[in-house]
Amino acid sequence: MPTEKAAPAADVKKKSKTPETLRGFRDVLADEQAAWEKIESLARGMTQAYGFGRIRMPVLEQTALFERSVGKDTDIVEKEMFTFVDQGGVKMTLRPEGTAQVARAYIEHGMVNQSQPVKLWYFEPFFRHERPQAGRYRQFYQWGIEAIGSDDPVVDAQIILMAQRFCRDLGLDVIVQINSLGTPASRKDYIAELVKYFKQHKKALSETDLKRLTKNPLRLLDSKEPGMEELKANAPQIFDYLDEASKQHFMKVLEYLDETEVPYALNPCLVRGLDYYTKTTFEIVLNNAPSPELEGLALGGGGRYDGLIPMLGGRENTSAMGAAMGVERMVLAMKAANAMPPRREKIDVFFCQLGEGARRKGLAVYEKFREGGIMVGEAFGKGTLKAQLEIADKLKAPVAVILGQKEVLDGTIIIRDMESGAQEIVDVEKVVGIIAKRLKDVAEKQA
RNA sequence: GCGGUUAUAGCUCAAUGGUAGAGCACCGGGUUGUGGUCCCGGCUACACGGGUUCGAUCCCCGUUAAUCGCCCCA
Repeated sequence: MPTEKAAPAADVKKKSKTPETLRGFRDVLADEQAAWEKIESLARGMTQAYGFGRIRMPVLEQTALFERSVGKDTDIVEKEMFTFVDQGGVKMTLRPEGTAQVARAYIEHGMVNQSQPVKLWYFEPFFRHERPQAGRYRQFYQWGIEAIGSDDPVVDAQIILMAQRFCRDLGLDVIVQINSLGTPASRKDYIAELVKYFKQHKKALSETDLKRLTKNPLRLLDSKEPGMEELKANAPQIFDYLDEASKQHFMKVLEYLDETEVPYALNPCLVRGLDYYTKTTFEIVLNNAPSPELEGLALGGGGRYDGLIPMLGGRENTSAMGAAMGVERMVLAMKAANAMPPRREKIDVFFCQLGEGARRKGLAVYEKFREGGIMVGEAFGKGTLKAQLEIADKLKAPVAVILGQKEVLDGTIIIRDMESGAQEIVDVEKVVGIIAKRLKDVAEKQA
């Protein structure tokens, strides 16, 4: 390739810079793994109990899927999607959320023929090209649950209950903020009234609020601009504009939540940005946050989306309800609340070896331990006994076994109690059995 | 996309217009096969690019990134 320049000598001398993670993308390191695993296993257990089946979906979808479902005028679609055209000229998007995808899968695989509602869950990464902040990344994981094919308010309550219990079981103090958006028709009436109301007070509105007035009037209710409190308090309430069916539905949901003692707060200002939401909408919010900047942090949210399936070409009148929890945010909240599970790296035994012969034999002995179900630590890469015992100490191993040249010749191995320093020499063939028995005895004594 | 703050070792932080130190961590040693304490040694950094200057890690500008707030959202 004639265009390629040979690297100048200076560049070779200069240490080349290691490429770093992209902005908003991150590595999850060992210190967070226990929390992630706890979240994942809790998600698995809870979905299993409630009869949800797992779905794994592709990371890329046709861009149109999100334009049609999330809404062309939403921020997500307008400026936050990673969209590109591949070599074959197909316009595709890194999925910004899961509900539209699940709805697509429901239609595509004819799940309408299964018993309804079809309950699905996922635990996967999503992508939004946003400015990173605390608990906000460009790649983020969501645990999502969706129940498609039922308009019964009990489904709403169950989904909300699951989300709330999930956070509670993680050791987080949360409260459910809840509201109803009604049907598209009643919502339209309400928005018209809202716009009318705020137009009368146009002079009092800030620049961003004026923008909201034309673009997304519902968000005016969420405005944190100074002086808005009073205006908001006197604004028309969405509840007064709900149609009778939506009102009944909402009352039922609240009754079920009362019954199951799910802590909630009515929040008439709670409006969710995506186009497909109808009726029930909710957020799981941190309560009594351990640090002030986390107060009110939304760990997750969701709602009913009766319009989505038809919107994507599915059968008319297919109702659905779902929720999504932000995994990074839950980990963040767990850290702040001191609810991080302990790292479990407890080992039963630490294996030390000395000399080439012992190292060779040690590999086999080590396997015997592992096959015997005993958690063994090792540092085969270390040569000296001192270094190995140091590591054993650091790992808080209660017992070390030491295999040296002498022991290899004798067919023995040393068992060292790390606490007392007492040592005994045993037959190397029997050591696994001996240790296993001691562990069992200790476990029984504790029980 | 907009605004504020910040950028020195793996981590937490110092100092300085004349090219940098500590603590922790890591590696090695305190003779020949024994950890937790102690002692000694070693490794590793001025985000990047310009400008001012005899000289910049320090001052100025830009870029990038982190962080906080706005927007929005998980």
